[in-house]
Parts: sequence; structure tokens; C-alpha cells
Amino acid sequence: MLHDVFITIETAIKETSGAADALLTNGGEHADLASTVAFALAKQKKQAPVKIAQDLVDELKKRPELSGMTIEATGPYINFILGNAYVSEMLKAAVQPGYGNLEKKTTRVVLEHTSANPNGPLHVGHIRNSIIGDTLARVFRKAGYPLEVQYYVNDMGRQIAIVVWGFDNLDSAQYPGEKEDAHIARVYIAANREIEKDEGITQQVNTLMQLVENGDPATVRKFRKEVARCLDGFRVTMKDLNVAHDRFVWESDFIRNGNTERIINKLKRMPQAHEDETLYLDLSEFGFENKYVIRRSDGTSVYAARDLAFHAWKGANFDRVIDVLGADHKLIGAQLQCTMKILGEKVPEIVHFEFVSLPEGSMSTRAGKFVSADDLIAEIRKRAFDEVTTRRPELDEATRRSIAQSVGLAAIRYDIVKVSPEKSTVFDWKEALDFERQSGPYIQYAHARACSILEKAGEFAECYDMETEQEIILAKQIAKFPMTIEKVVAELRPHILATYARELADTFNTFYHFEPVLKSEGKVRDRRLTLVKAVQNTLKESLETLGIDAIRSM
RNA sequence: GGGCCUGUGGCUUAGCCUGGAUAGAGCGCCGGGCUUCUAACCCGGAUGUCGGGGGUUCGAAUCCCCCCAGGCCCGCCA
Repeated sequence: MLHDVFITIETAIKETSGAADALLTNGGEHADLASTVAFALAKQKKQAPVKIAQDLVDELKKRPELSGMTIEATGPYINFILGNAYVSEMLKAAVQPGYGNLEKKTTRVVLEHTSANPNGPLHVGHIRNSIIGDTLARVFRKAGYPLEVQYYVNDMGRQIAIVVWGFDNLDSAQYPGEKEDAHIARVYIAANREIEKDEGITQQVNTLMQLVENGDPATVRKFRKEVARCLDGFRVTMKDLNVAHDRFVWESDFIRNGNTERIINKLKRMPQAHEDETLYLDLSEFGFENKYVIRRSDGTSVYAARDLAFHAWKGANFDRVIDVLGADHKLIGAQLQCTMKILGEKVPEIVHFEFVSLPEGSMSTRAGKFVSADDLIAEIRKRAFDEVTTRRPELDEATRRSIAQSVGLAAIRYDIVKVSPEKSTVFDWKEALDFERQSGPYIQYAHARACSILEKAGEFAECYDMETEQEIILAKQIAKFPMTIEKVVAELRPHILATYARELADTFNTFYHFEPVLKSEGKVRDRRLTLVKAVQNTLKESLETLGIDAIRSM
């Protein structure tokens, strides 16, 4: 709806002014949309921008398709303010279930996220990947794309070999009640300590890696067993974070099914290929200085080879391939894209996010320096439960627990998704545990407040004609939701939705304090209740797309 | 040494790609507001050389160049 209006105005300006670009911007407090085209035309028309703007406004006002809006020149700016008919129209869509769903697409998308090495629990860095990825997945589905979400299981790396060595050689019994992934981390950390003391162990680890690549049944079983146990732990954590995958794809399958061998044979024939002891690509003509190694001198494949096979497979089965990866994968990701392009395969789109570190420095599973997602979840639920108990002592414990769980989830997901991915962050307990403004719970609270009003209101006749300034501001904010979904899909930046949801909650809270709803009467009450219904629905859709529970009471 | 990302009030951060109207917001600080629809809230105030310098432009937080600082990467690891 709003998008159509945008196009209409854009076309009208282009036709009226002859400019190639309508130069439409957000009008901010001045208007719904504004054009700065008068500045651009000043030189060629040899006229003052103010005069050009005024002349254009006179012409635009004559156009029938723009009749429902106010058009005025404020100095050199041309401002467009949508009329009440538009506002009513947009609100009618906003009260419908599934508001913001875009038209169904046929482009099949595969989205990969998280894919952490199964050598220890997910920590606060990994879940940045999960939350960005899962939010993107929800937005793509909302935007109408058929989507499959995958987790790429690195089940044959050196880290896993070290874990297996640890289980074979160290005292590695699971503690009572110890979670599988935490158990594996403990063994992995201990094994790494041994490796530091005794270099001979590295040779044993290498042997394990060769055995697994050659498909030795006993070794493969051992690798699979520990990896599967770690993934069981991951699944618990991800479920707590409301993160889901449709399929877990195992790296070793690409050895077993011959895909890796096939892609290596294709790579060998590339002009960039060099085969001496190792097989590697020289991509220096594309600006990559280092060798892109595909196969070791002992004949085993490296991660890059399996990754190429994996991406070729994804490209063959989907129309769009999207990966969410940490900034440490930027170079290897670019090399992968470059190679896929040369091979004529589908090139994956990669969403990178920068690192999360601790105040004392980088996280490291190997060194045991990390804050696990499980610890964060446990701590935040405790905090949320105390908070709910203080605010709502009359509720029974089960209800308070349930609210605390949703509030905790909201706090974590929102805290992570609200920051642009390209910003590196330092994990801060105080901020993670904050339930105030610019937090997930703040938005949930606004939603619960709207639900409460609607519940108390009972039946009412829907009325879409907004009148006061606050009503209209809120209605126009609601109308921006579908365009926000579109924008996230276009830019692959989910924090845009986080910002939108928060601004909508802000606008609603301001409205709430200035415009009585239940206390007003007749038509005024009806239209404000309709507006509250639209806000409630839009907040609900926004929260759910962010993977946050839109609880009705808190 | 080279490449990528980041630098916005005391702290955290939006805006940067697609240059325009007094740079938005939260925390913290100061002052107000619950016998009124959920105060996880609202209203008002103080706090900014948009890292520094140069350039392009009628106009630069936004584009270009140089410099400084921080993060990440540059492996027969994944």
C-alpha cells in the first residue's frame, strides 16, 4: 500500500519535472515523503530551487492520482502528506491476521546459519549468528519465500579429532546432569592442554583425521557419536532461543557421496589450478594473495574442498543460497564465491557479522574462555522471574515462570538483533539483562498493554477514520510495516526490523498517554479501539517475525 | 606488511549504500507525572569538533583521498 503510494509519487515527479530521479526521502517531521528534486534541477533550469519547487507543486496538484494528499513547497523542499483516505485504507490491512505478509514468491531459498563446530557449547558469539540467521529466515518466510534453513555440521575437522582423541585417552566420564555439549567442551579443553605438553599427540590426531577421511568404520562411528551428542546439546539451546533448522547437513556426507571428489576434478581443470604436493588455486588475478588449498599433500581434502562441494549441491537444489557467517570467514567466503563464479556455479550470498568479545578479550572454546548461551539463558530467566514476581505477585508460579521465559527470550534476542551486524560488540551482562526501553520486553509490554485494552473494551464497531495528530502519527507508523519487511529482505539486515518494532512501541506508548481509549465515547472510542487493534496486530507480527513471543499479559 | 569492518554526547547505539530542512534514541544525570485504559511507562532539561586532516558539491555524519585508533583475516585449521 505505502509502497504503491511511493511509486505513484515518484512517477508523478519524474513526469512533471523531467528529472531522472525523483529524489524522494523520508519527510521526517515535515511530511510523509519529501523530494529534493528542486535542488538538482536548479543548474539546468537556471532557476532558484525555491521557484522550481513552487512551480512543480502547482503542476503536481493538478494530477488526479495525487488528489488524496497534501502537496506543498516548503522552501526548496516538496512535501507530500497523505490524506485520511490513505490512512483508513492502510489501517484496514493492518487489522487483518498475517499483516505484513508479502506476495508469495517462487524463488526457493536456502539459508545456512549457526553451523558452529561441535566441540563445545554455543556461546554468546555463536548465538549472534543464530539470531541474525533465524530472524532473516522468519523475515524471508513473511516475505513469501519458500525457504529451507540448514545447519552445516563440521563433523570431520581437526577439532573433532581432538575431541575423539580426548575420549579415547583421557578420563572423560560425563558428570551427573552434565549437558552433552558442556561435557564435550570439558574433554576438548583437557585434550588441548595435553597437546600443548606433548607434541606426539598431534600425530595421533592426524592419524584419526586420515582414518575418518578414508572411511574407517570404527573411527567414523566415534566421530559421529560425539558430534551427534554435541548437536543434541545445541538443539536444546536453540530451542530455548526459539531458533530452528529444517535440516542438518553433515560435512562428511560430501566425501562419502563423491561430491568432493567430483568438484576436485573440476577444480583441477581450472587454469588457476596448481598441482605439486598439494592441489591449490592461484586466485591472485582476482586480488587474493594466498594459495587457496584444496587438497593436502597426504591426499586428504581440506575444509574448502568440502565447502565447495556443499555449495555446489545447494546451488543445484535452490535458486538462492544465503549463508550467515562470522567476520572471520570473510576471506574464505570471498574465495569460495570467486571460485564458484569461475566454475559457473551459483554464487552464494554471504551475510557477515562482526565478532562478540568479552571485556577481557576474545572468546575461545579451546581455552575455555567463553560465556555459554545456556548460562546466559539461565541467568536471564532468573532475573526475569524475579522481575515478574515483583510486578505481578498475584499470579501463580507457573504463569510467572512462563512469562519469565518469554521475557528472557525477548531480552536476549532483541539485545543481539538490534545492533547492525557490521558492528563488533563486547558482551555486557548488565546490558543483556536490561528489560527497559530499547529492549525486547519493552516491546512486549506495549503489546500486552494493547491486548489489555482490547480485552476490557469488548465488542466495538471498527472505524478507520483517524482524526487527532497522535492517531494519525500512529496509523502511519503502522503502515510502514510491510515496507520494513521488504527492506530487510532487500538489504539482508534484520536489525532494521528491530528498530522498526521499537519505534512502533514508542509511538504507541506516546499515543496511550495522550489519547484515552476506553474513557472516550462513541465514534472516538471506536476509532481508537480500531487503532489499538491495528497496533496490537502489527506489534504481534513484528515480535513473532523477530522470534519473540507476543505474550498477551506480563 | 597487506586486505576487510568499525570509530556519532560519560556509556551503548540509529542514520552512511541511495548527500539535503534544528544528527534520532536508550542508559546514566537533573526536574516532573500512578484515587485515570498494565509506571517493564510518559513528559521536560543538561550533555555532540558525527576519530583527525584534506577534497568534491549550492549543500557532507553520509561520497573520494590521506592519517590515527580498535576488531577480524592473511594455515597442507575449520
